Amino acid sequence: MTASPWTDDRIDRLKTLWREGRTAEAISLDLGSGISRNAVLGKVHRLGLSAGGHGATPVIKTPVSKRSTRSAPKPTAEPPCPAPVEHPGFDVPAEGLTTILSVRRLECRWPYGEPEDHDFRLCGRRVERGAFCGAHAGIGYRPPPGGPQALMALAGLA
DNA sequence: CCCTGATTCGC
DNA sequence: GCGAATCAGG
Repeated sequence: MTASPWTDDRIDRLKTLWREGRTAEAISLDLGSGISRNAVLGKVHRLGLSAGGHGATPVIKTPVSKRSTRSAPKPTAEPPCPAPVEHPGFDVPAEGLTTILSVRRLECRWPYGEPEDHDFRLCGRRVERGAFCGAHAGIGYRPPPGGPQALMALAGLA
């Protein structure tokens, strides 16, 4: 008997689903036979799928480079969020994005490019607030100038 | 506090 | 090699 639940079929399924961007829990539920979320994660890491490919949570370790004692980083520090448009081929990751049709729950719907464009993609990162990831929610849910009263006026509740 | 993946630890 | 526990990030 194969003491190891990871048969070739399971591993193949694991690779496919993980590559598809499914969460570890989703994969564990899909396999469903004594395979828990941690088991999936452990196997994934052992296979080396988590490294080299894409990850929902890319743990980028900052090598804590020691800057000079005197340094003025950036007074006008823009948020590390890619602009929705205006920068073609600059900050738009060619991979890792999802489409309007393949976007699933908990995936950021921040638009890249124009909706009418065939190259239209969505952020695809795990949503943090509402329909966007934490970074994009900060932009998308920014209250317009004028305060809540302006919104009420727009809603016809004024 | 919830979720996620990544890593560590014991078997 | 296996999974649970634990860690860390968002």
